[in-house]
Amino acid sequence: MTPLIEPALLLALRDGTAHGYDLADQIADHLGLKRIDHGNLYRGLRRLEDEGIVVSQWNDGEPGRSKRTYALTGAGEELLDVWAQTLQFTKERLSTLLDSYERKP
Amino acid sequence: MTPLIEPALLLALRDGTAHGYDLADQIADHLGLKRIDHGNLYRGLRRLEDEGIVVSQWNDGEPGRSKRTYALTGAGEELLDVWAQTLQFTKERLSTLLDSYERKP
DNA sequence: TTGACATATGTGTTATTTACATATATGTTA
DNA sequence: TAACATATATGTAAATAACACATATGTCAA
Repeated sequence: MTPLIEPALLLALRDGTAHGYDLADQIADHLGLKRIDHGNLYRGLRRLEDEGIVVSQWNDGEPGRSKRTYALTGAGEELLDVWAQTLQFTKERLSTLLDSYERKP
Repeated sequence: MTPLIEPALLLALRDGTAHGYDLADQIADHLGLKRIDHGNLYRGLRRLEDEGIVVSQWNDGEPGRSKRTYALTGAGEELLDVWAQTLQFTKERLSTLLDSYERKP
């Protein structure tokens, strides 16, 4: 159960650029997971780039395995705002469910 | 985004038996949705019955379209308890995300 | 200098879930 | 009688998530 990866990713990027592998760690930390699926993350990043939510740039010239550095676009920041509302609503629904659960009949 | 249907369903059944169509309304109310997909709900109920989480009984003899009345089993109540913990964890993760969102850099 | 492991980015494939459409039968009401 | 609500269900396509694998570089210890 983790459809929270997208907002966690947008949040991480709002606080600074990062590359995919970094994001995987940050997201896992933030969501309290051991690790998240790398394959799906990279595909997700490609999709977000197609949609104009993020932009990427290859770190050429630097030594080591070449990395793709991602950054949020304006549309990405707007999407994060929408996500925040969604998460807020969801949190309230969870509270309602948990309240019902607590007051047993 | 509604993987909350199962716990909402279990909660509804904890507070009394009901048939599928009823459950659809109760769950939608509880989750603040207009309506939930009936096809998937009935398939879900069948699956839960296979797993021993709920039991059903046809209301024969009574007039009108025949209904299947569902009730929670002991295993169902235990599953609800597990769900409550999961929802609590998820709520905390949402809070963490929302807190990060609020404290903008 | 080789072997193991971490970093880093990806593709392929399967399984699961969700969404949308359709079918059937009965009851109610304009 | 036509439209709409109740009630249960199947069929199928689309979207997600899970799991496995491939490739390339860097580091560090035996």
